[in-house]
Amino acid sequence: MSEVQDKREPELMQKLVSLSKRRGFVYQSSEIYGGLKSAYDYGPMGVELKRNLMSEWWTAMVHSREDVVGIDASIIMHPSVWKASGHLASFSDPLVDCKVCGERFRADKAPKVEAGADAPMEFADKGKAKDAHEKLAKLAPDVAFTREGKSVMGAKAGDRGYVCPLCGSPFMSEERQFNLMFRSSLGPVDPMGAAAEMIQRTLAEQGADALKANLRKILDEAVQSSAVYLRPETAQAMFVNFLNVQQSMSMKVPFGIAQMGKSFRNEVTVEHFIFRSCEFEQMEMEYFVPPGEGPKWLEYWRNQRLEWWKKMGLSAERLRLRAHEKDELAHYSDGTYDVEYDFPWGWDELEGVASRTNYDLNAHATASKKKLEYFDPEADDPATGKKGWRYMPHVVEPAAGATRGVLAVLCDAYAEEAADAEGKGERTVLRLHPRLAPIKVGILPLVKKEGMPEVARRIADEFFRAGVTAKYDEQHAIGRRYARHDEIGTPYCLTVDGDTAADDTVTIRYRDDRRQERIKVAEALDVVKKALADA
RNA sequence: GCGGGAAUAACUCAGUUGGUAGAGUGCAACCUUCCCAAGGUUGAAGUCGCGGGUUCGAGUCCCGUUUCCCGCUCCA
Repeated sequence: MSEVQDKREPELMQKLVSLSKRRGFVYQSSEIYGGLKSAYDYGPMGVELKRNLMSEWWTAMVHSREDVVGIDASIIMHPSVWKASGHLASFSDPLVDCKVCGERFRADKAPKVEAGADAPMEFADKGKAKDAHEKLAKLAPDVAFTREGKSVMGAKAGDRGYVCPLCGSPFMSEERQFNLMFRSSLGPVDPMGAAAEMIQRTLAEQGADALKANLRKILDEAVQSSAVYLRPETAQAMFVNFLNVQQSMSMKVPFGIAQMGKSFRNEVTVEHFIFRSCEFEQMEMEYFVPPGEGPKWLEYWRNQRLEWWKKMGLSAERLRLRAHEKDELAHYSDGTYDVEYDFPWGWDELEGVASRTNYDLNAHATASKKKLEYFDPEADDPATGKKGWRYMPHVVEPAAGATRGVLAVLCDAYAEEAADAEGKGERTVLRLHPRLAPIKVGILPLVKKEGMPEVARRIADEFFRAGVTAKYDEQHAIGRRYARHDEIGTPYCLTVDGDTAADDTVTIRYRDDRRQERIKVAEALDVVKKALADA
């Protein structure tokens, strides 16, 4: 069986979840209270893995380049940021689902029809009309519907005063407020107190009917005055800090601002373990370029990012770039590529590399009335042909999911090896990139006597002092200890044996092929450091 | 949001027509062991997801609920 087929096993996710818990990578949040939906905690191994991945990103995107600098912005930002970016509007409009054709739409944008008026329905073809007719018979058994070609007649508009924009049906779900952003309130005063007060006052001054009619509005107003939102993406902090960063660091376009951190979205559906959760971690970079250079940099960054994921050890054949179709593009983008990974459930997004034009800077410039522009004294202004060009940069954004990255890395690293002809060597191994591995070195006395533990502990101390994650381990037989380290992805094990006392050497054992070499104790730290650097 | 399945020890699971809670692995201690989950002895560990109900008695039957998985739908 090939490895590819191994990983296609439907149980892979279950095995990963089980291993994650058993070996301290990921636990369900608040497990002793029955768990919290879609919230996960990173255990001692998981936190190392995630930090290593994010640290590799930071190194590649910030430290190793002079055109990108980092920031670490507040998760809570001024509510106007989300108003300007469009998140507040699109995240809070009341949505309804048509019960006939399944279309989901904004109630305020739907065609208005007076209550009681005829509501003829029209479908794409006769077959769809027939399906709809059958569905309608169940939805409203006491109405006599008639079908004519692609149309179904007989329905009357209801009290809502609108019909489905797609098929014209008046049958739809309740209006639902989709709050995709997490709302909270800033300040120690409970906004519910203000709400209660306003309700009491309206009741006293205007009576019960007025209160009933305006209840929702009153509540909204009371909450809105102190409302703040947890960021649904880290990107906006980089747009609103564009001038701060550009001026304080004297950055010249093209340049980028990078940020890693948590974001929050009330996803409609959460799924696939840590893949899509309401609280997640992003690694985003906004790269500011002159107008017209978006396509060039989009191509540059999508290739850079694909290569980076490969460097992190993900199999090349499980990675691909996919261009967004025109109708798939977000409102702010004129071109987007997804870096996709072939997860156990199929291809899915790891990172989006989007050309965001000047949409965001423009939106914030308009809303804040600040000039979010860049002046290039060297370039010629294309409009006048004169030296000196002031413009609003365009942006190319590689936005990666750190949490998704961890899952991809785990999926790709997981392998089960069958026993050999002698029935030995069966194991589960995480073939993590050595720099991502939570523990770099296992330090093991072959047996727990003859001074071996003492020597091994001295070697371990040396690694601790050097800041290389190491684990001293004397429990159980040597084979089990190797197996345990294989399961958490430890790339190297140093074993003190009977020869160590005589010639100051230990064996170094490699995780992937179980190969062993003898090396000098004095050189062990350097050997491991070099292996990590070269990996 | 809809439909289906599941939840018993840290993990994987068994538990018969309702009658005192089980195994393997792992974990801990000791012995043995000079290299790939070796062997032996001993031990700890479970309000059977949670809450109700039926019953003399519920892991088992019924209702509710939470969480996870699969499919659909939806979102970015």
